[in-house]
Amino acid sequence: MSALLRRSISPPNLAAPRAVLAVIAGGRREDDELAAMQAIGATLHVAKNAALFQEGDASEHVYKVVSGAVRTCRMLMDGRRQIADFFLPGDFFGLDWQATHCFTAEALTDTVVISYPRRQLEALAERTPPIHRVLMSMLCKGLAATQEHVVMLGRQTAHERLAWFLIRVRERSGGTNEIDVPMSRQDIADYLGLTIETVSRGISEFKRRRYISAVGAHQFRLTGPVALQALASGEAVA
Amino acid sequence: MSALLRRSISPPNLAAPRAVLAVIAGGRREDDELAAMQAIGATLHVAKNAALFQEGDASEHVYKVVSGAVRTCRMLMDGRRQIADFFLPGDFFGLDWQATHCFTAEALTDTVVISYPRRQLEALAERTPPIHRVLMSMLCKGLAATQEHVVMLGRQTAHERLAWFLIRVRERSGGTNEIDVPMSRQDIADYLGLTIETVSRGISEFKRRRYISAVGAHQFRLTGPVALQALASGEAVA
DNA sequence: CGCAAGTTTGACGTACATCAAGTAGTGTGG
DNA sequence: CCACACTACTTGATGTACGTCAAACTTGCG
Repeated sequence: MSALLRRSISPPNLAAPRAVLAVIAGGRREDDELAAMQAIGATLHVAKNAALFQEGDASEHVYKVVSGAVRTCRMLMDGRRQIADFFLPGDFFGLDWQATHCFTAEALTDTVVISYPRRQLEALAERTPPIHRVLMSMLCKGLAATQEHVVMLGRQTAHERLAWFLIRVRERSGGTNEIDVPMSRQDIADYLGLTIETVSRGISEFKRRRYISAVGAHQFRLTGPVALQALASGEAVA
Repeated sequence: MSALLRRSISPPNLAAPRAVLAVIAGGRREDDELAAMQAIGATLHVAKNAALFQEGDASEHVYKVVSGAVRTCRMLMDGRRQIADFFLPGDFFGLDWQATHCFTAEALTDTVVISYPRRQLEALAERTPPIHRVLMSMLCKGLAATQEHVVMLGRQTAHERLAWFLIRVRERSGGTNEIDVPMSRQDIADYLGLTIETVSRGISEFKRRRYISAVGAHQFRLTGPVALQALASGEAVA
């Protein structure tokens, strides 16, 4: 558990090129309505393992992932770590608007995000109901996702957790069976409430059962998505 | 795992007496601003173990507990159950505004709630910014609480979970060391991701260590809140 | 008072954690 | 382009916290 994760963000790059702004607009879902947000967003480059914000920091920005990936996590004093969520390109995070952040946000890999100042975003939302509605909807989705996480952590076995994770990543990447898994085994373990060894064994087991096969360093092919889905939802499997 | 938890809500009691409405207004925190909500709230009496809504139901109301207590839970097909949260007098729930509820809400004991029609509440919020802000803030608090739940389930031991639970109930009941615990051992177990036996053993152990003592059927006195707090946050204890 | 439901306690089993090598990637400098 | 080192991952042997099964006990209610 190295403590070198100091805030080492590269310069804010306030003069973001047009090309980048185009990418921002072309996000995922109801982003059409968020076009007005472009104006107040600033591009930010974050190095691998660098923190975007730390637990306890005043929460002054909302972020959107452009490329790369981000994790939000909590560290216990004896080194135990729990990852609350991962954020992939198109995802927003940091909109849990308490006074201060209760989790740390770190980049999984070199990552580009857009940061929206909270003050300005609040003002914008106040006079643009569609934006307010979209923010509300994103909050609700976040809450729902976290509640799913709770069910998984509270009541699923190691194999079920892993299947759940893989299926979830697939959904988030558009439902293709070829999935990118930018997180390390340690990250996966800390997200699923397991150890790195258990995750590794699980993956090996899934390969043996032909549920998945490795296609690259951080890429899998789901060869038995139905079996995985069944496992993920807590059914018995033959 | 009895399946008798059919929707057996007592008649909506639309003619709520003035006295009850007074109670509604005198909730917990920023409820002063919610006075305008009184007009659209209807009182509802729910029998012990009856469901207010089921997983999959269209989400058409938001609720506020007046007396009694409510749990939201998810059932897996083999009988495993996970409780997402408990709601005590003054708490709002059901404002996770997806199209449908993804959890079932049941009364722990005979319970009285106020139900606010979602449509009307949305309209009210739209033209009353303070209400919108309060709803947003409640959502954020809910999200934060759920994230704490995730950390607990992912990384804490049985004893730590139990301590965390007791401390949390104490906070919610105003910080007194005399706490009401209206939930059964099974409820506590399903909330903490443990079994009923492990919960029972934990409580016995805490009594032996003089951290708590039973004062009534559903009441404890926290005699060692500091030790409990230390345990809850994952520290080592002598 | 007596039954049923809820809780506690005990004996035992197991899924996952821990400890400890080994192996395969990944990046760097010669 | 290859040798080296470093980190990430895998695999095996063993331990243990918690789950499971089962029986007593306690509590509340008719």
